[in-house]
Amino acid sequence: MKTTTTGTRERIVRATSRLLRRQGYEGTGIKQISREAEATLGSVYHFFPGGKQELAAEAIRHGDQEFAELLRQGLAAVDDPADAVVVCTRLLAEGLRESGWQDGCPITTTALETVGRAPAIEEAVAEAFAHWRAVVEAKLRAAGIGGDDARELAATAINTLEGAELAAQVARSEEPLHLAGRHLARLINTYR
Amino acid sequence: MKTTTTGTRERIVRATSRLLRRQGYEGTGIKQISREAEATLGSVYHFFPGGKQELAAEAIRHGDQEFAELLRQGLAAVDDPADAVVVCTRLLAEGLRESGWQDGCPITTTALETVGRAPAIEEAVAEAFAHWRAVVEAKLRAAGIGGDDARELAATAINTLEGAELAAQVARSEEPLHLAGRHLARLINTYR
DNA sequence: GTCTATAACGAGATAGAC
DNA sequence: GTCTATCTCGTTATAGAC
Repeated sequence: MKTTTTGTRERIVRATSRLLRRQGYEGTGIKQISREAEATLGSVYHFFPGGKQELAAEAIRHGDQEFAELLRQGLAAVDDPADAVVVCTRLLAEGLRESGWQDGCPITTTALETVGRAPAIEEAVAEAFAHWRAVVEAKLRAAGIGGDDARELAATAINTLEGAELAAQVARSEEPLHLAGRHLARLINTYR
Repeated sequence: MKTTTTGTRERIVRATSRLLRRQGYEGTGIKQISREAEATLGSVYHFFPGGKQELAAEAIRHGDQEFAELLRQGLAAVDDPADAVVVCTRLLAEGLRESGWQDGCPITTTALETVGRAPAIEEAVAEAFAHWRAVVEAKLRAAGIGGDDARELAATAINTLEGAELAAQVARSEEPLHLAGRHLARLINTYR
């Protein structure tokens, strides 16, 4: 039986993911991570000998799973794919408001900061985006949208959600996300 | 007659804007800025006694104007508003490719890093987004789209461009931007 | 307005005892 | 696996001569 005891390594990854989301890569120090994870600096380098970059890449993979799970939940809530995307925007808006507009996409800030500068992180970021697109694409295909349409709509859906979440953070308002939901639903419905 | 001589202050702002775009706020040091601007550290603090935050806010305003100018050029290229948005995505894709996928939106990285932590920067960011939305909204209204539709479409257009540019950077591909152009054009055409 | 020097602090990373 | 001490470097910001 699997226990719920949180190991040191997991505490470190979770703390890193939380801090990267709010402060980004350059704004987050390893000492702060070790403090918030209640682990010593020695433990951090024991589990992640590759240092900050290796640790950040692992945290990105953690954020990938977390965001994918939110998408899966939202998309599973209703049958109609256009309505399902709207549910996703509601979940995102809720989380954003509840965190005081702090907790946006768990990987975007780090992704932008490390473009062309940290291969291990860039790879984890690219995989996360591909993963999320695949989750949305599957929902669209299940609803009878086929060919390139499902793949392309899924890509634009993820990208628009990303842009709307950014706008919601800077405006401290849910509106950009709700708007994105309505417009994406309208766009999807032109393919049925 | 206005000369083209570049003053020290302007060199500092331009260098800051360029570095913030590529490295973000936390990743950019004032010493690096003074070096690239060919100004001394003393000059930087002479013109910007408020330090890094004041300087970054000014650089964000510079990036605001730069991006608005690109939008205006793209939107003015053709009459039809849906086609005009596609022109914008082409301009963005071009700039991105030519810079080796480095030069995305001039303010996004800094905006995300400073959410809830640097009021002067946040204000400049919010103004920039509002400015860009207004530029697109004017084009839509001129094409006969009225009421809330123009305002809402403009917001989603900007947000989708932002998300697509991010995706293009991490994928090192123009495709997300071209896709955004096609989908936005399709969405806009449902309002005519 | 420009320049140099430096204060005060925190960063990433490592060594080695336990 | 955990812990502390430390090395080296870079950071923001200030002081004060010119």
